[in-house]
Amino acid sequence: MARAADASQLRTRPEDAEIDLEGLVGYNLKRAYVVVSSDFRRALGEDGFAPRQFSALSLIVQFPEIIQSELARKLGIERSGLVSIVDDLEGRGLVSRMPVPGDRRVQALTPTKDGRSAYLNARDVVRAHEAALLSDLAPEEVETLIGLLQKIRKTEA
Amino acid sequence: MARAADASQLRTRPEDAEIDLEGLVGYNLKRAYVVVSSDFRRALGEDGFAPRQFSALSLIVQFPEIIQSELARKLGIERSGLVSIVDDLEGRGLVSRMPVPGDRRVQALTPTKDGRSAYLNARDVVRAHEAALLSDLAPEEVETLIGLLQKIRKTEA
DNA sequence: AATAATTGTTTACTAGGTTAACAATCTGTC
DNA sequence: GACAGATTGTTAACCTAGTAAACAATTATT
Repeated sequence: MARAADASQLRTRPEDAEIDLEGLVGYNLKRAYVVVSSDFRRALGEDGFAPRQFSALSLIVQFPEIIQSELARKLGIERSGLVSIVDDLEGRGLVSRMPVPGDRRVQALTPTKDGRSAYLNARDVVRAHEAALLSDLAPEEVETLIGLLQKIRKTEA
Repeated sequence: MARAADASQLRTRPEDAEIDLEGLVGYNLKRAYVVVSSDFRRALGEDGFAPRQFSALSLIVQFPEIIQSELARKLGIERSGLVSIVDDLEGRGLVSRMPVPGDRRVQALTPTKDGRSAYLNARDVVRAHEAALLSDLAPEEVETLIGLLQKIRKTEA
């Protein structure tokens, strides 16, 4: 009966430990995202865009007149969660909610002139932040990383 | 004076758009983490471990008698944030806070017998969840991914 | 015309943290 | 040994980024 206890001891010996947390993709993803998003906020400054406002604005610039539910779908969040993001962007005068002729339920989102230029500016800052933060990685490593992350994203329901 | 406007138009034409969000490491990290952590929770069930309880328990099993501030440091969170995690694990009878002779400020964290076996069990479930979720990636791709993520983590302050 | 679905929104809630303050305790210096 | 300063675990208040459920307005389906 000491045998079972011994087996349990063996499985927790130091040599096994190293393959635990550090070998998990999820743990490394989380920790790496904390590093990147902290640096993102630092780079964009006190009253700059948070990651989610930046992502939303980027898609609104890319797909002008996108409706809110479609934008939420693209971002992978609920419609209700998008409301405060759009409220914020609209409050800063960067985005307009516009009625769509033919369907009075929906709101089309369009960047204002300010919104477009604020986005282009922020985009450059974000690119610089990533270039600096990832300067230890070769360009092809960054490509590989993005490719692998997109492969994981595609496994989504 | 139409020239500046034209330049701005050019920068937002569709051909440029594709390289925006999808080309950013931060955006892809976040989206990939959402996929992995959702599946983690699904795999561990309703009253199973959340990612952070699992990580904490893993380190407590790996480093028995670790003190709370050292564990917080390893997890990359504040001491105050660790309290509720340890409260939860202690409440489930998986971890004990033990006094340390020689320093009455600190609490050493040790897994109980139940804690050790709950961890080993959860670890197997987590490994199975990752193996299934990442079945589109070759083993060496997973290795590469983890290596790149750790490279990013090391750039932390 | 009636029923069902969709859209944007609000409200209440949750997870997973942070910051600041605190008492208890320990460390270093005089 | 006394005393200033640092460290530990903890609480309290707060914040970010969401989700889930309900709702009125509107549109689509039968």
